[in-house]
Order: sequence, then C-alpha cells, then structure tokens
Amino acid sequence: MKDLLLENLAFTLNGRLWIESTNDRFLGIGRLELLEKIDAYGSISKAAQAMGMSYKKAWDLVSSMNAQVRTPLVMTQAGGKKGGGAALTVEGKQVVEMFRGMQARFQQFMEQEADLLKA
Amino acid sequence: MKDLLLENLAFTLNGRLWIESTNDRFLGIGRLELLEKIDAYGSISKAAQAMGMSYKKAWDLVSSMNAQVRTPLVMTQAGGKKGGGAALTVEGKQVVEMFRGMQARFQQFMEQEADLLKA
DNA sequence: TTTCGTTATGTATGAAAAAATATAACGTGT
DNA sequence: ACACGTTATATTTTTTCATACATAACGAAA
Repeated sequence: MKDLLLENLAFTLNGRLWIESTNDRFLGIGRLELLEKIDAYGSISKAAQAMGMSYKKAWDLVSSMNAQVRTPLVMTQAGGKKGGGAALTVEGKQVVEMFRGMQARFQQFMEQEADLLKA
Repeated sequence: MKDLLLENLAFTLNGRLWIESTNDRFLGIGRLELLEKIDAYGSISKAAQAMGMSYKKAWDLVSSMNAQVRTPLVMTQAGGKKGGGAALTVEGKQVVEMFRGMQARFQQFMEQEADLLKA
C-alpha cells in the first residue's frame, strides 16, 4: 500500500473547477446547473425554485454570465404568454455542453486520484 | 476552432482540490502550503507570518489536521530553546509529498483543459 | 382595464466566516 | 527570579456573504 496513513480513515477527495475572468467568476458547477435548469423549465424563477435558490440570486448569476460574453447565454422576456420566460441561446447551449464535458473529465480525474490514495 | 464563443475573452480556468472527512476539511492547497512553511521555518508563528495569516488561524488549521489522523502531522513544543517550535512528523512529510504530487497532476489537468478551450 | 406570472432591481436583515485582541502557559537561558 | 519567543485558547470585533423582503415593469389574455 502506498498510503498507510490515510487508509481506513473516512477521507474523500473533492474539488471544484471554474472559469473566471479578471473580476468575476464566469462559470462553475452551480452556474452550469442553473443554465441546465433554465433550459429545462424555460424560466429563471422555476429554475431557481428547482435549485432551492432565491430568484434574485439566480437572476444575478444569469446577469453576471451574460455580462461577460459578447452574445448572451440566456435570453429573457418579461411579460407576455405565461408571464414571460427565459431560454438558452445557441451560445448558451454550446457553453453548457462544453463545460459539462470538462466537468465529466474532472470527475474522472478525481476518481482516478482517489483510487491512487487507497492503492 | 472548437470554441468561438470564449476565445479572445480573458477567461482562465481555475480550480481547487481537497481531501475532506465527513465533518471537516482535511487538506487543501492552503493547508499544504502551511505545512510546507512549518517544515521550512520550524515554527507555526513564522509560517503564519510568511503566509500573511494570523497565528490563531494557522494554529487552528494545524489543530484540525492533527485531530483527523491517528498520528499527528505536526508536533509542537511550547517553551524551551528559542521559545519553542513546531516540526513535521514523518507522517506529516508523507502527506505533504503525497498531496504535492496530486496537486501537480491537477495543475497539469487544468492546463490541458485550458488548452482545449482555445483549440 | 384588470389579472397573472414572470423578469428586473434595490434594500434590509441575519448568519457565517475571518480578523483582531487579549491572556495564559511553557521551558530554556540569563 | 526574570525575560524571551513560542504554543495554546477564549473572546470580541469586523467583514463578508447569503437570504429575505419589497416593489416596479412588462406584455398577453380575459
């Protein structure tokens, strides 16, 4: 065994991955899930509710993301049928797909490293 | 190019990796650096100072780490030559080496993924 | 013109984390 | 006995951050 010290102790490996600009965070696992739920529900408020997050927080996150790219990731409409709604733009969907892949590879990396701990 | 959306925008990929138990964090990049500095200076207070961290915070971190393993990672002495001091145990050095390697591979992973963003 | 559910935005409250402050104990050497 | 620099620990203050609350605007449909 390589690691006598940590074996038998209930340790788990965890981590986070995110894309940031000089000032703000751009995209992490939380924002990714929010985008996915917006895509699923067609609404920021429903997405927020599904995540147990306040509408304001969700809106702030969307606003932050949209402000950091040339083409918004989420387009919104206030008023209209059903009161309004939100949807991912093509660019938004691209970003979701890209980061979902990155996240999957990261998960794989962590599992690999966790195995190494107990090897 | 794979990612037309994010290119030319000053985005960087960042991340964190840590080992945790059910209750507390055990080891991350900050604690690793603290251990390394304790090893270098032979003192918690000097290590804290070198990291721009309060002594109390450094002490708390050491206390947390030591409490989560069978054999302490850091051994301390209050009073004595030079007022006392601290040093890594053999196990402490093992943990440092182990996590430094993990951290290096993580860095490599992130660079690889960052390249993918701009490919 | 009223109702409805949503987006849009500001403000206030509360909780948690971090930092600052204070004090005691310890053991070696003077 | 005293000084010194360190570990050890409690308490208080400050800062940060998340949450809650409150309100307005929007646009379609009844």
